[in-house]
Amino acid sequence: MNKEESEIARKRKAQILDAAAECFRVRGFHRSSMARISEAAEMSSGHIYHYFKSKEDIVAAIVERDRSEISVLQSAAAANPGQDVMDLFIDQLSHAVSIHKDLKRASLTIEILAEAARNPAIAAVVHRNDAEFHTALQELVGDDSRETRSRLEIVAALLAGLSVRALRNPKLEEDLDFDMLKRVVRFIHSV
Amino acid sequence: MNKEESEIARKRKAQILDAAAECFRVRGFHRSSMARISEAAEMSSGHIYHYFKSKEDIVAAIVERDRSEISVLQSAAAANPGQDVMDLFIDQLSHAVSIHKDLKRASLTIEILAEAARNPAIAAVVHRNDAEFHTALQELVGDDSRETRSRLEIVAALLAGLSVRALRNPKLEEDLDFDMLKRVVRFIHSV
Amino acid sequence: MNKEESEIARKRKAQILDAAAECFRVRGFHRSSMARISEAAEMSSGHIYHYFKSKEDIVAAIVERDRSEISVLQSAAAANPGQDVMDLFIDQLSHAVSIHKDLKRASLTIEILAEAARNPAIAAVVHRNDAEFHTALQELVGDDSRETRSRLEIVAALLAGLSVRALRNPKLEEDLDFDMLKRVVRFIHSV
Amino acid sequence: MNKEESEIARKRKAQILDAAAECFRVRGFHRSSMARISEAAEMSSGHIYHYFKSKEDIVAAIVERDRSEISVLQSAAAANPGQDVMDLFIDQLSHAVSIHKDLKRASLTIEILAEAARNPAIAAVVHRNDAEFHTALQELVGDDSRETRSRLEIVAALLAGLSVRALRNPKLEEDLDFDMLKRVVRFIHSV
DNA sequence: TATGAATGAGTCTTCATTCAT
DNA sequence: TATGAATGAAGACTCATTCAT
Repeated sequence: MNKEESEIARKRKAQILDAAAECFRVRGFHRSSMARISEAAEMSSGHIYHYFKSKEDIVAAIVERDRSEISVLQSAAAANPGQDVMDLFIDQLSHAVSIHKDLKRASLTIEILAEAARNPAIAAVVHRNDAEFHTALQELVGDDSRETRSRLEIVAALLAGLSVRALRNPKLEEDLDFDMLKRVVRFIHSV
Repeated sequence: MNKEESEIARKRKAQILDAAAECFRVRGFHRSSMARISEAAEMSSGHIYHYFKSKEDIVAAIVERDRSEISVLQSAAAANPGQDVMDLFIDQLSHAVSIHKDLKRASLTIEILAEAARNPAIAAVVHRNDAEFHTALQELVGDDSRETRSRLEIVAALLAGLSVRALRNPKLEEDLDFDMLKRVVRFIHSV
Repeated sequence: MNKEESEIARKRKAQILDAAAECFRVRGFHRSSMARISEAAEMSSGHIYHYFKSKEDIVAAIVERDRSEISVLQSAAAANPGQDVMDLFIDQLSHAVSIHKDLKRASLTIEILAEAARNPAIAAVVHRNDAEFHTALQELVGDDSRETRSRLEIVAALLAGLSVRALRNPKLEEDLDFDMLKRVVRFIHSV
Repeated sequence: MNKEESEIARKRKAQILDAAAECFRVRGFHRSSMARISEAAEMSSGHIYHYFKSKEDIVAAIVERDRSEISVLQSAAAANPGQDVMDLFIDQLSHAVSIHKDLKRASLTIEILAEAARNPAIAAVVHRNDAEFHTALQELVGDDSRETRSRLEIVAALLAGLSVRALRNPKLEEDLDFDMLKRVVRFIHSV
């Protein structure tokens, strides 16, 4: 029975987080009222408080859930043992780039970042997520030298920067030459 | 007389914008109440509405004012006629990088971007600023080929991405190798 | 269960409308703050917004509710089939007159009218109420000739005018001869 | 010099009262800000306070100025000595009726009445105006019997009621038969 | 006489959160 | 587990009024 409740609980939590994430994406945290979130989650606002103790808690949970996807790279690495991880990454670059350029994703990412910039609790989750991501990457690469860390930072900046550019320049798509970008990433790998 | 009034108005507006920008930097738009802003501006909240018709108007004015600084590059180009602008830029890269890594600046930038993602009025100002910046750059470079535009986008993404990385990774400073970054920018120039 | 909720809602709405009407009567719309209304309604101001989406909405609801009472006449007509409705009306004239002379009622009526003169939403409700009232009257009278409509208008003007006179002349009571008024109404009936 | 100032003062006061009356007509007292009135009066808001000590003072002055027009009747009586004043009045009834049906005039009248209903200072002016008007009428009629007073009250109610009807029934024009109204007034005279 | 900068109390409204059921 | 009634603090904004110039 305990388990059944847990099932429902997990389902309800996901329901809430999905609804809240969508609200936050569209309107931002501060313009997304609990009333609206509860409506989107098809659940009374009061009931949301059975699963999350505050609105901030929901934000934190969404940030927690919203880790960068590293699993694709991990399975690619498992399928191609011995091959350079960076090469595998470059093979999938097109995918990563299109994800980062996506305005919907960028909106939520930037919103989370803006919140992290003022809210220590959220900042903590963001920092932890980032640290875990980098740890996983370094394990994959099998190297933790300053050089490797710097390379990863530069590539990460480049990708994150695409989200910023997408929001700032509506014509990014036609201005950006993907092949040039690929050559740059390859250069970062070899530098 | 008309001019003197204008002087006062200009002074008061600047007073308000400075105070508001500082508030927004520290707390973000939505947590900065007009009461707090008016306190910071040393002016009654009612009086602020003589100069700005709404809080959103203040945000827009700050975004408007917060254009990227291209003048440094412009004067450098004027002082070194004939020299490649990208080389001049690379000479000043250290400055640009430290600006973008600065957490205070990054916070306001991201806050503005988050607002632009939901608020069409703010988005319009952001887009216009970006377009003007790029126009100025292209005039400086004297070239508007797809290649040049793409190069500018990639460099812009890299720099903007540093702000994101600074917010996500508190240890960015020690992880990032500035010389490597410089080599990458140089490569982008030559690619 | 749905019905019970409706019961509460209806009760609360009535509570709000009663309190608001009393406030409006005493102080007028613009001097009756939501804070005061909520106090009179023994309910938090925030809660009022669960039932009415704005202050104007409350005003509209009060106007809606404040239709002229025609039911007395209707039941009298039902009880005296075949008798001339105007005669029945004249029998009850004393009642109608004292209602219209009542300063409290007159105050709210005039307040509503003043609001209707500026506010199209309120004007619409007022016009609709009046149209419905006249339709009901005409059905009762069983006649919709120009003559009948004119007679009704003149009687209506006379009664409404008593409210105005009551507000303008504090001594109306002693100046007005009710029997003379009755003869006038009878004349209007026969003219 | 004192006299010249007085001239200017009188002119400025009229300027203010005209502007304010128009504002009040269109928007009502409470929605007409001093800023708007000063704009309409082509004068700074601060300067208005040289002539009126408060907004309420302006309202009172407008009410004061807005007495019913009895002069037409007075000059008609002077030109036709010996003739029954009520007959003269009936000759001019069409004029009086169209004035009272006029929506613009009705709006301001009702607004003033609504204000008088809450505001003792305004009520006092309204009552005084009405008393003076009736005194003048009685002098004209040369009779102050209860009967005459009652007749005057009933006619006054009828006319005032037309303003109310005009606001309530947009089709008053086509519903009301002026000749019937005239017969009624004549009856009131003879009753 | 004339301006309009400046104030700050007061307004309507929103919203996260609690709690009885 | 689930509802939604209820609260009240906080927010943006307005406005009559004052005052230095």
